[in-house]
Parts: sequence; C-alpha cells; structure tokens
Amino acid sequence: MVNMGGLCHHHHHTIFLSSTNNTPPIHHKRSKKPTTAFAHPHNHSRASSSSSLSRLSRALVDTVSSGSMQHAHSLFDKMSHSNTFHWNLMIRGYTDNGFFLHALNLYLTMRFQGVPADHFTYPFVLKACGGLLDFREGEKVHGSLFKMGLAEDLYVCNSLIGMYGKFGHIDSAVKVFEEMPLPDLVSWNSMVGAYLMVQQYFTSLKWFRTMLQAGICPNKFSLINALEACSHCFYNLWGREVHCYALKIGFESDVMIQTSLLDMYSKCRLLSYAERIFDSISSRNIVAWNAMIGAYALNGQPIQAFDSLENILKDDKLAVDNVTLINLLPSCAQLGAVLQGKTIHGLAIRKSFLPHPVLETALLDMYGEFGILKLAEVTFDQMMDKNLITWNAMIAAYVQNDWYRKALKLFEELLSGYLKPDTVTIASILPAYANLASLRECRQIHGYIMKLNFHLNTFVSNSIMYMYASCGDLALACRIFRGMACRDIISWNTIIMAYAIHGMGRMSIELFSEMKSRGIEPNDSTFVSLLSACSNSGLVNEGWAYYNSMKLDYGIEPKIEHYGCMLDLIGRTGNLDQALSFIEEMPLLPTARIWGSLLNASRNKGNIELAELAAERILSIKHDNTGCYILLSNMYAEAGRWEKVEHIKSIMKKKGLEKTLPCSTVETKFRLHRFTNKQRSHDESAMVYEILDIISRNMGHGKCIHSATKFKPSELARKKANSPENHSVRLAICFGLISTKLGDPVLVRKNTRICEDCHVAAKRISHISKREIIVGDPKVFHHFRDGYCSCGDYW
DNA sequence: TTAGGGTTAG
Repeated sequence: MVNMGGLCHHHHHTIFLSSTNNTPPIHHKRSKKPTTAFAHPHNHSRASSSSSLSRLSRALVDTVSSGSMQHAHSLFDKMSHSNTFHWNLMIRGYTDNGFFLHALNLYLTMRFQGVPADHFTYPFVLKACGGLLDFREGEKVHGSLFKMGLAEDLYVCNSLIGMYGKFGHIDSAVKVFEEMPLPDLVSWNSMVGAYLMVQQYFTSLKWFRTMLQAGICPNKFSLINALEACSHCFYNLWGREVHCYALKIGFESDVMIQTSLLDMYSKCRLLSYAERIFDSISSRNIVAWNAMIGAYALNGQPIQAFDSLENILKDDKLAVDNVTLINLLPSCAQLGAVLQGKTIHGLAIRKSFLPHPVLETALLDMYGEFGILKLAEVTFDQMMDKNLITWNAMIAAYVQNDWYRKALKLFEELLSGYLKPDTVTIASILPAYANLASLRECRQIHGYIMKLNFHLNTFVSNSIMYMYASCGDLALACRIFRGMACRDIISWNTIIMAYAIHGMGRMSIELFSEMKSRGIEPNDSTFVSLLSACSNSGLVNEGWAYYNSMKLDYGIEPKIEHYGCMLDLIGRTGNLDQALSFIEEMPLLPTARIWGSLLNASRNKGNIELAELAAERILSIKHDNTGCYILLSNMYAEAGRWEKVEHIKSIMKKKGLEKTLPCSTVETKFRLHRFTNKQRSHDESAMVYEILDIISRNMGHGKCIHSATKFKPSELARKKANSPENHSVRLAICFGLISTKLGDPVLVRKNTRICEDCHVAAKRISHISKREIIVGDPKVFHHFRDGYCSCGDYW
C-alpha cells in the first residue's frame, strides 16, 4: 500500500466514520429493470441480424459511437423513423458530443411524430436540458415523465437530480430525491454534487455524512465530491477524515483521488501535505501537474510553479493544456513577471487555446494586477463569451488601480444587462463607492445589497463598513461591525483602519486589544491599520512599541506599507535625520510612496534641501502615483519655482496621468454640492461668500504661504484665483454651515489634501461656529472641533 | 443504448 505521506494518523473527531463501525456498508444493489415493463412494439430485438434494418442499426450504432454525428444523421435519414432505439441512439450521440440543442430538438421532433420515448430516451434528453441550462424545457420534460409512467425510474430520477443540480434548482433536486422509491449511490452522489454546484459546501458535506449513515458505501466519485466540499470549508480535519476513508477502501493509488486530495490540502493551505501527495502519485498526468501548479500559486510559491512548468515541458508524455496556463498566470502576477505573462499569452494564442473564457479571464486578471489596464481592457473587450466572473475581474482590475469612475461605469453596464451581480461583484465595486460616492449613494447601494440578501456575507459587510468609514460615517461603520454575525480578520483590520483614518487612534488600539482578547491572531494587514492609527493620531511611542512587537511577538516581517506608516510617524516628530536613516536602513527598496512621506515631512519642517532630495528620488523611480507628483508640484508652487511645476506637469502628461481638479463636496438632505476653487456659479454663492467674508474678518489674516512669494505678473492673476481664501474646501464648509442642521457636523470631502491655510481656517471656523467640521481627504479625515483638529496639525 | 468524473478566473 502506498503510504500517502502518513498524513492521517490521528483524527480527533470521526464525523464521517463513526456510523460505519469498521464494517464496510453494503453496496446498494442497482435494481435491474424488468425489460418487459417498458417494452413497446417499436423495440427490435437484436436476434433478427439478417434483416437490412438490423445492418443499418449496426452501422448507426458504430457511427454514433465514433462520434461523427453528421454521418450518423444521414444514415438516420435513410432509416425508418418509427424505431425508438434509433432515436435514442441519435439523441445520445448529440448529447455525448455536446450538441445539446440538436439533441433536444430531435427529442421534440420524435414526440411530434408520435414516436414514444422510453426510459432510455430521458436521461439523454435531461442531460441536454441541463447542458443548455434550459430550465423551462427541463421542467416540461419532467412534467411529461409522469404521464409516461417514468417518474419513478431510477436512471431517469438520477438524471433529473443531475439536471436540477446544474440549474442550481436545489429544491427541485431534493424533491426528486425524496420522492424516488429507492435512491442509490448515484442518487446520493448527485445530491452531494448538486450542493457543490450551488456552493453550499457545508450542506453538501452533511449529505455525504447522511449517505454514510444510511449505509451506502461511497465510490471514488463520492470521495472526490466530499474532498471538493472539504477544500472549500477550509477545515482540513474533515478532509483528513475523507483521506483516511480513501485509504480504508483502497483508493489511495487512484490518480483522481490523489489529485483531489492534493487540491484539498492545497486549499486548506497545507502545501507540504499537497506536495507529499503529489510525490506519492506514481503516474503523474497533466491534471495532477496542473493541480500542483495551482497549489504553488495559491500558497504563494510562484517560483515552484514555474519549476513545475519546466518539468512538464521536459516530459514528452505530458502536454501543456489551457488549465496549465490558467494556473500559471497568477504566479506571473505574484512575481510581477510581465514578460513571462505576455509569453504565456502568446503561447495560448499559438496553441489555439483562445478564445477560452476562463483563460481570457485569468489573463485579464493578471494584466489588472500588473497595472497594465489597457491590456486588461483589450482582453475584456475582445472576449466573445463574458460571464459574471469576467465582469467581476474587470471591475476589480479598475478598482485595484484606482480607476473608480471606469469601475462604476462598468458596474452600471452590468446592472443594465442580463447578468446579476453576486457577492464578489458587490465587494469589488464598493471601494469605488468609498472613493467617489456621496453618503446618500452609499445608503442606496446598501439598500440594494440588503434586497439581494448579500449583507449577511462577511466579504460584503467588510466592504460596506469600509465604504461608510471612507465616506465619513464612522458611527455607521461601527454599527455594522458590531452587528456582524461572523467577523473575520479583515473585519477587524477594517474597523481598526476606520478609526485610524478618522484620527481616533486610541479607539483603534482599544479594538486591537479586544481582538486579541477574543483570540483572533493579527496578521500583517492588522499592523498596517494599527501603525496607521498611531501615525495619524501622533501616538509615537505606541507606534514604535507595536512596530517592535509585530516582529518579536508575532514574527511578522515588516512590508513596505509598514515602513511607510513608520516613516509618517517619524516625520510627524520632525526628526528628519531619523527619517532619512530609517529609509537607508530599510531592507526593502524605497518606493515613490516612501520618498513622498519624506518629502511631506521635509515640507512640513521647511527643509528644502531634503525635500529636493526626496523629489529627485520620486522622479527617478518609475511609478504612476499621481499623489506623489501633486505633492511635489504643490511644494514647488509654494516655493514659487514655476519651471519645476511645469516640468512635473509635462511628466504627468507624458504618463497620461491627469492632475485631479481640486474639488470639495458637501452633502445636504437632497443632494451633493460640488465646489471648485474660486467657483461663483453655485446658486448660493453670494451667501457663501458673505459668510466667507465674515469668517475672514473674524480670523484676521492668518499665515498665507502664497503671500510670501513673489509672482511673475503674468501668473499673478492665476495665483490670486488659486489663493487659499478661494479654495473649494472653504466654500464647501461655509455652504455646509448654512445648509445643514444646526448641531450636526458639517461633512466635507475633497479629492486632494487640505492646504495649511485652509486647515487653520477650518479650525477657526469650528471654534467660531461652535460646530464640528469634518474634512475628509483621500488619506485621512480631519475632525475640527473647538479650534482643534484630530490630526494634531500633521498630515 | 440509460445517471455521477480529479486541475480552471475572484
């Protein structure tokens, strides 16, 4: 016996095995049908081999089994059309070869011509309906079975279960199962499979267990199904038990079972177990290799995936297929290996694997992760056969690359078509709402999500939480978090980050303690949230403590994001030397975002030399981070170095990056009001300016960076229009003060960082008006109250 | 002549 790596010596729970008590259950006997019961005059016996009809029959049988249906049809045309057997043969031929529509049409013609269908006919016909996903016709066929007296036939019922499983009509499948006289192994397997089809993995396992309890001995297909269910439940204990079962009933060297086991262990993130199974396979076919490549991709070992490809290519008996490439593409994305990715794309074309919806979606996905959205779009646009997953992948590609408007446009297009969004669609599109939508729109999409019943899904809830926090409603985000039935690590990371971006670092820390006390293990993203919280709230000592604890207590190596947070934290203290040496001592290559953080710190401290250094580095790195360029451009503008400003503008233009037109929005009960700098077109602008004047007078003339700079006369007019008194955020705040309920905070969102002057102004306004003013920029929310800001004047 | 088949995009 092959020892499958000795993986299942111990199992504490015997969920599946307990009922069987070591004695293999008796295999349910297939009830052999009495041949006479359904015989009818059209059936010809094989005995009359001398007749020409029989010779033709023989020829038809041979032709159909050879798969050339065109030839078969011409033979069929020459024959008498009164023989049910011949019709069955033809229908089977079409079904087996995937010509489901032909099969169904032939059946309908058969009925039209009055030829009686029998218990052989229906399994083929039902399979064709299933293949076509034609549930109207499927139900009609089901209806006619009662009249034919075939509704209790074992094979027909099993086919019905299979068909309803394909439709996802699980209730109908259950009904057929419950009403059939004697379900057999196939019936049970079909039920387990039906639940797999609708992704109800837990229920599927429950059926498997019930089957064992009913004394049905599983065959290899039962185990393959059960393993698939286990692989989705992320609970390898059950998987190991099925593994033991496989050993017990002697399937340990069946390559299909082994491949299923490999996949199950891989999906349970037990890569070494998967490898041991793979090593124990004596004859590895391409499917096993593909599964192993998929396992390496899933478990973050892209190099190993490519090594496996080498091995496949070396072996003459193995041929790369489309699944090989599909499984390999995520590894290219992980490695950032654009060239290899494109090579695989080329290979797919050369090998005529395209068009292929799964492969094309995998390519789209990869290009999205590379950030090469043009190629992702081309792939999407060229696809003949787009399914929901394709749409989801394109939406996710846009969102991951911050192309939110495009994402929303595509989402709308999806809604107007025949495809219905699923939880993945929703979880993918919500970040776009988080970035662009008003609170009212957020509530609308939230309502829509509730109507679809998707709000119970943890992924979706997490995204809703993030959306509300990003749009300024932290309280609602918190309520959603508290109301969640099932919180995962992402839920905790999200709520910690929510308080972080609102400058309430103490709350983040409190939530982190709560999370630990509930026994939830933090991961690297938890620390990104936590360190952001410390940085945004100026909790310098706490930040360092968590940074050290992350490595020492949790064994998590800091990634570039963590270094970024720490750099913001150091920058806040104004110790620029420490900031610079922190970058120099980092084991990772600094990104534009890292230098941007130093640039920001230098600018805040007024250290032009260091700012210049950071700027040079930002420009020398290839990146598409619009924010970094804008930061740089603003800094030069403040210093009056217009030639540098123009230079950056030209770089951005060359890269196709658009400078976002600064704008601020404020929401009233009825609509969203949008302001740009020096905008006078708004209905209430006269009133707004009046308020602005009152406030300006009240404030005296605060610090104004621009006033200290000498402008060229030609630029003076432009600069004046752009002077801080006219900045959109002030217009929005003033409008908010006069158009929202007294006592409510004024919530303003803007697409660029608030300037120093406006920050001073907002503090004053909050003091004078005695109202809380919340200004959200792409990174943080400033909560202004009684003349103070939650950011501690560093952002 | 009849049912179920391992790897496949997020």
